[in-house]
Amino acid sequence: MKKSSPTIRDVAAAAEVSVATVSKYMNNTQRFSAPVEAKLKAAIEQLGYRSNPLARSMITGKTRTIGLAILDIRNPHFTNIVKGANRIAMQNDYTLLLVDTEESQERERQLIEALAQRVDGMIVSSRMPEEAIQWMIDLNKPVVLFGRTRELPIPSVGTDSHLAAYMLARHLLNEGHRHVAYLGFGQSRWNAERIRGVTECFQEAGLTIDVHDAHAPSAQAGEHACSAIMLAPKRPQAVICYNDLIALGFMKEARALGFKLPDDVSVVGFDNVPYGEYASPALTTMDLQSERMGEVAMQKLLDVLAGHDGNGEYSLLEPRLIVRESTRRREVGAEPVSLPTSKPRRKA
Amino acid sequence: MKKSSPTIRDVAAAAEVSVATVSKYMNNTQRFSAPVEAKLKAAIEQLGYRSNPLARSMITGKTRTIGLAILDIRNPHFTNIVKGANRIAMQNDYTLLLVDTEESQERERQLIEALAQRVDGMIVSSRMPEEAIQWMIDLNKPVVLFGRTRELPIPSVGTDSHLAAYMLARHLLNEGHRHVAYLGFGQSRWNAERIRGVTECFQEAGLTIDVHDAHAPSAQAGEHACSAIMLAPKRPQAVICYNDLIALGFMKEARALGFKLPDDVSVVGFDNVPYGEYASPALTTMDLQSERMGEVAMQKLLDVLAGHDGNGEYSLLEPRLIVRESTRRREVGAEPVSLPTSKPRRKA
DNA sequence: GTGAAAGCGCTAACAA
DNA sequence: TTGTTAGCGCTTTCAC
Repeated sequence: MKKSSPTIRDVAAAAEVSVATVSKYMNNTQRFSAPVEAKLKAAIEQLGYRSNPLARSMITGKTRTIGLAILDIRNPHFTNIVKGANRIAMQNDYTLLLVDTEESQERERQLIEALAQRVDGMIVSSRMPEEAIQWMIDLNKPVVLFGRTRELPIPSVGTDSHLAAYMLARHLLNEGHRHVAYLGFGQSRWNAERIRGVTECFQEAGLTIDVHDAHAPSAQAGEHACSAIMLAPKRPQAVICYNDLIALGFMKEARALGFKLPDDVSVVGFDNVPYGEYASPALTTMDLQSERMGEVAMQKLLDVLAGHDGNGEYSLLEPRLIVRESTRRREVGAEPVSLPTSKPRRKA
Repeated sequence: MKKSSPTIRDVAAAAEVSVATVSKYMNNTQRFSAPVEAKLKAAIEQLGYRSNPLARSMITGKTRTIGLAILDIRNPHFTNIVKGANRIAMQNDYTLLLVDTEESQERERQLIEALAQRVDGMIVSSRMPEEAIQWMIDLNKPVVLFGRTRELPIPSVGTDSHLAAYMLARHLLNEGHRHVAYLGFGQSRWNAERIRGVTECFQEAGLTIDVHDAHAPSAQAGEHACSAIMLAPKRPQAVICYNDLIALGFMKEARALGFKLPDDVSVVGFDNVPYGEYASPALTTMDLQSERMGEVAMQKLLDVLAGHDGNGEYSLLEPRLIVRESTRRREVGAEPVSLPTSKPRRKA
């Protein structure tokens, strides 16, 4: 029942040794004579002493803490990253501190700058364009980024978005889809690559795709964008969404508009978030290895911190197609794409 | 291009003033003469000085940081709490630090103890029984808990689980369900109240319920538990799940077993997680105001920190029923509950 | 194996 | 308005 926590001096007094001795004992940096060790142990136990990490950090300059900045804690893609990063951090006796920048660029910089002062290194997921990111280097803290940088020498990790998009497009092509739309999210650093992957694949087949943009990487935005795509004169046979959240929202609204999924329209996404599996129809998606991304980023950062440099600048993970039920094989060229296969009706 | 960050002394030297002056300038605790202010501003700008929050905290004893411990960052219920807590924290110029205890009680205590030393106060979501929670008080930091404590004087917030369960049961009753199962999660501090709420409501109608237990509060666990309930001799007309995640998993597996939802079985959950809305059929659920819980908890903690005591010990939020499509009205007593209404068939 | 002393970067009286 | 001084709780030489 103490008012405030005991300090190292209280322990030293109680154990009748010097503070230096206590410090060494706490840090296991030396061996002790039996009597001293016994007294130390007793005093610490009895006082309930726990050393103050702030004071410790002031001297050592290390906090054994890593900062992770993500764009939206509600997006399962990011929580998977957190899980992965956290696992590696714990294994190495580091604590992970999280901030949610809430897709806001002003907040982003401010929060990251504040966090950077309390940690040994940072992992950040950002929407800022590369040109606007120099300040991160000036933070004087090791940083690992999600998404490759071209100019700036910042280590980073990501999953091959171009390849992922190409694979997904190929799958749709194989299933017989010819008229495909891409519903992207322009502010993402991955969006351009995904468009490129899809476009290339379709170009090889002599086809083009329609590109649309959602106003956010969220289910709501997917709902919002749906009608303009599905009710347009040339309705697509399949739509590739920037991520699973958008896809989920899109599917919900498409159903509300009276379309049958996947018969009337196939929908796919990226990320392989857990809830895609529980939707109906279960969502076909590209697994981008979110959790592994977190692991790799953390390991990279820890390596830098330990001085083991030379572990490359950019780590690229391999995507994997997860086929579920949200796409349907089509007879090539069999139907006029502008007519629904079943009569849409508005829901109550 | 400095090796290590400039200190307050560097600024003092550059601006030709004392460190105390710099400190006061940084903290806006005083007015300055124009020339001094100008020199200060210039020096700080030129050196890129940012004060070290660790050193500051050592003296003030405050970190302007709040720790939040949650059980699983993958559960949208908790991410909603985080969102709410974060909003209030930011409004009050506090930083929120998050740890994910991953549903592990050993980790829980260890992580929370570590975090407690770096923050001004803690908000914690725990599976520990009340008896095992005394140590949190000994942390010497203000704590707010989710879930009421009976003995310990710890401020807490929660949503009325008993009422929520009662309401949900009443709704099912009104729809004509007579044979209902509850699929709970025994380790949760809310579980007992939910059982009580459901049981009471059905007792009033002269009915009883079957109680089952999932091994985790996750979709996987819901899938896992499904067959034992749905393939038993007395199949329920409706099942109330401990949370939406379990409900989502249950629905997926039920469908895989060949049941039609909600015709063959109605399913409901608690929490109102975002993905319930995007499932099909969309999940009927009790909104427990997760986000508001986070807000209230943070506000409570901030109040304690500010010395505004007396804001009650336990804040109870009101639940709200969200009716969607996962339940179906039944003809009372019309059908023998032991036979499926449509013939189950195994899916490929 | 143990202790004395010098700070880490900063704030908070108190003087000037 | 500005400066001096004494630490916050701890680690780290460097003597003993």
